[in-house]
Amino acid sequence: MHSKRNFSAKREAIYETLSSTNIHPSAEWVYEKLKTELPGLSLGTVYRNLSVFKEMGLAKSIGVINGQERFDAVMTPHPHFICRKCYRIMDVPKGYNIIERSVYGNVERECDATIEMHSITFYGLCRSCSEEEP
Amino acid sequence: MHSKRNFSAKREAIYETLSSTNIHPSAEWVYEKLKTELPGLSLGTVYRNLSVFKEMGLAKSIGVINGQERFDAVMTPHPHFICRKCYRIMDVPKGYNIIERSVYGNVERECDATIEMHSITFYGLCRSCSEEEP
DNA sequence: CTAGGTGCAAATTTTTTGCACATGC
DNA sequence: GCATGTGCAAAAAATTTGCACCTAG
Repeated sequence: MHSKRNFSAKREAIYETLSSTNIHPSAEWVYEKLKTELPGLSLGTVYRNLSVFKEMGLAKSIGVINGQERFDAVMTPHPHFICRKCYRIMDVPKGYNIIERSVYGNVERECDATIEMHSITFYGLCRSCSEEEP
Repeated sequence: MHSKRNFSAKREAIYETLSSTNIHPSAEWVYEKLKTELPGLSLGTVYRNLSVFKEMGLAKSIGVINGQERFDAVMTPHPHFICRKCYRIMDVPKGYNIIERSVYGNVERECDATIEMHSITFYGLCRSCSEEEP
């Protein structure tokens, strides 16, 4: 009785791949992951479906990291940590996403704009990268 | 007696253009802005110099917005507001950049990483875009 | 003379798109 | 049969790079 999607087999597989990992993949990664299982898949289809998911509100972009757009199917707002060396992206618990109540209104006044959302990103070195730092 | 840079004329002009605007320009914008005044300038030189500034710590990237990397010569950490429609980028006063003291440590533990910095971005509609919304 | 900076164009990289064909209802 | 989805390859768009030249010291 819940949202049964009516996806094509490929669309379903792409969504499944995206939502079953926490690495916040690029289109390329999703394609590589799937092409063994779906030999007929094309990279253009992955790009097209990722766009579809964004429009449907099933996925969002984390931004272009090291030249590739990275995606997330977890729609609950939460911060990310990005390693500046290996570009790994990790989730930060949503409890750290809080911007004080008063801030939206103040920023709206400062910028003469309507604020709809915000994002917080932490940058640094992940453990394995810091172990191999000079 | 202060930091007198030793930039070439073109590098100086590129830095001057970047640091004299608050629109957080792309390489293309800087190039268009300068090419009247410096007819010999090439876009590759703008790209190269923007990279140089990043390495020197004189500029930083705000990210790839609508397909183009956007730059900022204001190095004091501060949030940005980005209009989802026209991609205008505005500064938010640095007072709003504060993440509570305890958070860095907690996120480091959560992510098993070293946090070096963070960024906060607000998204929404700027005044002129919201006036023309459907 | 040397090192660094630049123009130019080609190359690279990522993403988008046009079109013909396939598939499900 | 129609609307939607897809493969394929070409196109588009942004950025990087190789190379020859040029200019300041």
